[in-house]
Amino acid sequence: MIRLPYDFNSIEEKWLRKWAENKIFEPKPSGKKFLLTVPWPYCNGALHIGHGRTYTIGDIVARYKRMKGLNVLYPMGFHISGTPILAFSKKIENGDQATISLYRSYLELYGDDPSKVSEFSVPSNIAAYFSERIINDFMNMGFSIDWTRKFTSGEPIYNKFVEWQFRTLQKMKLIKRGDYPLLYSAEEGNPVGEDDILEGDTDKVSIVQYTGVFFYVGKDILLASTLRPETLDGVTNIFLNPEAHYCRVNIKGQSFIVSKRSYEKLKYQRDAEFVEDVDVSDYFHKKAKEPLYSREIPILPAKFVDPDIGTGIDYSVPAHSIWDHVALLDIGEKVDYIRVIELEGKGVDIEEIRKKFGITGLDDREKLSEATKYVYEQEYYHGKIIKGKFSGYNVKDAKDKIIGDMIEMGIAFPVYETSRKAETREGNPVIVAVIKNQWFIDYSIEEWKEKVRDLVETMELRPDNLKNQFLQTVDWIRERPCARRRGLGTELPMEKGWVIESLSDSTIYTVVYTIIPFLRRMKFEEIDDDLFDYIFFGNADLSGKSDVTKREAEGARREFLYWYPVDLRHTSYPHISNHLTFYLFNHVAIFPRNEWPVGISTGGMVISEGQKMSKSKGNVYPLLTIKRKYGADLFRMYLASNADVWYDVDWRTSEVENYLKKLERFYSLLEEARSVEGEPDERDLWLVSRMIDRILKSSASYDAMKIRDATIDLFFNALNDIRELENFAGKVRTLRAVRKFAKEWALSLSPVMPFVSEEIYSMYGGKGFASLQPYPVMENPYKKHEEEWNFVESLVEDFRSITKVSNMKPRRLTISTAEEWKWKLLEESKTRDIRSLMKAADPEQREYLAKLVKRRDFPYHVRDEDAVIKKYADDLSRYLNVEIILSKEPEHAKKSVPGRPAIILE
RNA sequence: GCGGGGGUUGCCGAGCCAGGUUAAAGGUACCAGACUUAAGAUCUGGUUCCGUAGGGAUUCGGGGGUUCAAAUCCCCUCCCCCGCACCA
Repeated sequence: MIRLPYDFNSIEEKWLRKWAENKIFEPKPSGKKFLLTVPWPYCNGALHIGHGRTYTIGDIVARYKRMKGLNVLYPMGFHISGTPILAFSKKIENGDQATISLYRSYLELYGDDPSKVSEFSVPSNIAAYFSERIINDFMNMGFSIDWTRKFTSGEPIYNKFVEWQFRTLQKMKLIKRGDYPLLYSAEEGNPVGEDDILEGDTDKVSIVQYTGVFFYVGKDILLASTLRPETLDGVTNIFLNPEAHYCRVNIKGQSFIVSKRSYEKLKYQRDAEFVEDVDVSDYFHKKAKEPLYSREIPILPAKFVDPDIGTGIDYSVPAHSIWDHVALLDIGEKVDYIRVIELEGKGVDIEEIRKKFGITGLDDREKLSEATKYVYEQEYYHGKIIKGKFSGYNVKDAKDKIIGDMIEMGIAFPVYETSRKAETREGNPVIVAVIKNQWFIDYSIEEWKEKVRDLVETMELRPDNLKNQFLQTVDWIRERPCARRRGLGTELPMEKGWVIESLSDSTIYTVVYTIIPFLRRMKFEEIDDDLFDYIFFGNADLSGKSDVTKREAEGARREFLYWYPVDLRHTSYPHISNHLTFYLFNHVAIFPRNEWPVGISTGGMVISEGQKMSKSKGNVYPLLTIKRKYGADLFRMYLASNADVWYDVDWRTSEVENYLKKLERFYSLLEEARSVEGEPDERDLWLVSRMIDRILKSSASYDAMKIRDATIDLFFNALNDIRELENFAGKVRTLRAVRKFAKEWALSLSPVMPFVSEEIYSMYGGKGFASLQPYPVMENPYKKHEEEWNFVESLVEDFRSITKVSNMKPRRLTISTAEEWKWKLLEESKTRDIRSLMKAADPEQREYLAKLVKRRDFPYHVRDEDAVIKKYADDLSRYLNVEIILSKEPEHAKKSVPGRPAIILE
């Protein structure tokens, strides 16, 4: 009869049912609490193994803390704010085949009718469908989540909460408005994010600020754009592209000349009014006045000037720009080079650079770019200005001042450009637009930052370097736009037509977990700012509200005070510089000090088959499939043991398969051990000793979130020890020893593998749920046996290494332990000066003493080695397949030392 | 560039903070053997080099230093990954 030893499917189903029936993960407020949160999932698709990691780590911690006697709340909600869901539903509505087939595959995965995909043209249906599936996925993974507290970022109660939050921030003057440059699509009429840009995730697009400098030609201003305004003193001429189209535009009453393409973009940055096209050739015989000293400089043609970058007009500084230099050579024009920047007393010789990079003409675009970068880096980081108002400054320090100065003088304004040419996924160009009256949360306020720094200093952060990363982020964080024109979420309470941006609406939402059941029982229309003020600050008057609302408000306040603050927030490291930092800022601003976050930990990502997950590589595995194929315990165990929490995990199917075998062995071993008769042999108690130590040690590992260490030791190393005993002492003796710690062993692994642990725990007659048992603590009365075994083990190792080199199959093993005088000298060497011992010693003793000096910490724990050898003689004899002889012959003992008897093979 | 993290024995990956017990955990792969009709699974031994006695030599990106002793501490250098925002 073939019996499946380990049917994880039925085991998991059984315990899922029992946990749910007994509602064991729905804590009531009593005792010492532990609130653990992990960011809510964004529900626009099926979860894959990458998503599973953070929640798994969170759950392992939750389960461990629970076993340590804390009242653990591990809640979860769903994030639906922002644009992706909206974008997907729109694509489905528009019949986009790729999206439709993707969503059909999701439906199929979950066993639903793929033709239902058309329902996803309504965004809320996507959110509703996937949030339901995710609950199911999470339950299947064994996450000990309290689902009674779930909510979404799109539901009306939550909207009220976020409105309250924003009005509170506004009262504190932390919200302001201003103009702000954003990546934008003119054709689509929207700002665009990374996901909207073609290859935006792999080749990032950022906003670059050029300086548009005014050069006067009669009444017109040639608007030349530059990344190096510090070189303006060295301008020798203007370059226009003779083949490009230029036009005259009116900006605030001034007449500017820019390229036609530049105008198309510029009008999204400032009020620019098209006047007329101009003929570029009209300018080549004219002179322009540069704005600093009104020097007259020539306007020259150059084809390298790209009308689609900046303003399409370049002011030429040939002493510092390789492009300008080569362009002048190209058209054979001679001008007097003016050096503005020096490097350690001398300048960069631009002609030398040209030769060094082997540039022959304007067609060597790659070399030109390379040389430009080289010159720029040299001059920016090491250069000193030697001309003009800022003479004497380092370029690095002066650059921003120079820009500010020019803008103040009215001879320049910023012109924004994308860092590379980019288009949206729909094929439209990406430009930079200045959005007027954008709403911001002003994270730049210094007093606010200071409070956050103070908090960071006192928090429990893992890994340790998180502290530096946060402090760094706090330093550079500035105003953050907090509202967009489109997307799902909460409407900005201050102004219609804006939706609160999806990271800004999720900064203090963790507090809602503590009160949501109460909010749901209130009269919805009575939920207002006063109510939240009452719950969180206890300082609002609720006398006008109904009894039910008042009563629930009291309950909400009680639970808020009980559960908050969040003891640990765990998420992946990409959140450090955004979400987690906002999380800290907003808590600090809104809540009193004792409700501020206590701890944060960050974890790594998941890569798959050695590579980043991507659909094209075919290495994206849905969580559900993994669960069906391998079971949740295996998934969790793999994630826990493959990498430390803060490093990336590599999911490799071939390894996963091997882990499954190990898990099966673990299970069948414990199952067999249950029914074996008899007490453990005294000789085998070392295994019990090691196991007890492992379990004790694992507690410290879990505490430090060294989950991997705990798992490897408790699982792999333990299994290896058991196998060793099995080889040495046979199956029955091994099972007897295993039975001694089976229940505790299962419990110690319960945070990582909760299902199989429950099963084993109950199999061994455990009462209640393994998930709710205290983490095992055991006395170790068997330390002596372990030390004896270590001695035997090293004996076996020596035997092996000798048989290996000597290449023989010995029939007899003669063992001779160290002579008494060696032990005595060893003892004496601990208290007496080695030198005096040496003097008194004979040659043989000297030799031995020299060895002692070399190895100060002689590893011996067993004093009566003969007795131990006698005790294990039968085992050894069988195991090594030799006759064991314990010798007292002085000849044999020669090589022996305490802890390491001499052995002779024959 | 700034900030963070890395480069370890075939591969993945511990160790490094608290230097010696480390040829260096664990996993995986590979080789040989046991079992088996066979394969798989399982188990045993091995996988830097030398060695017919438990030993020795060389090794932890590269170079230098501190020390009786360095993968571990210090300095220099090369290379890789991540974040630098409006994106969830």
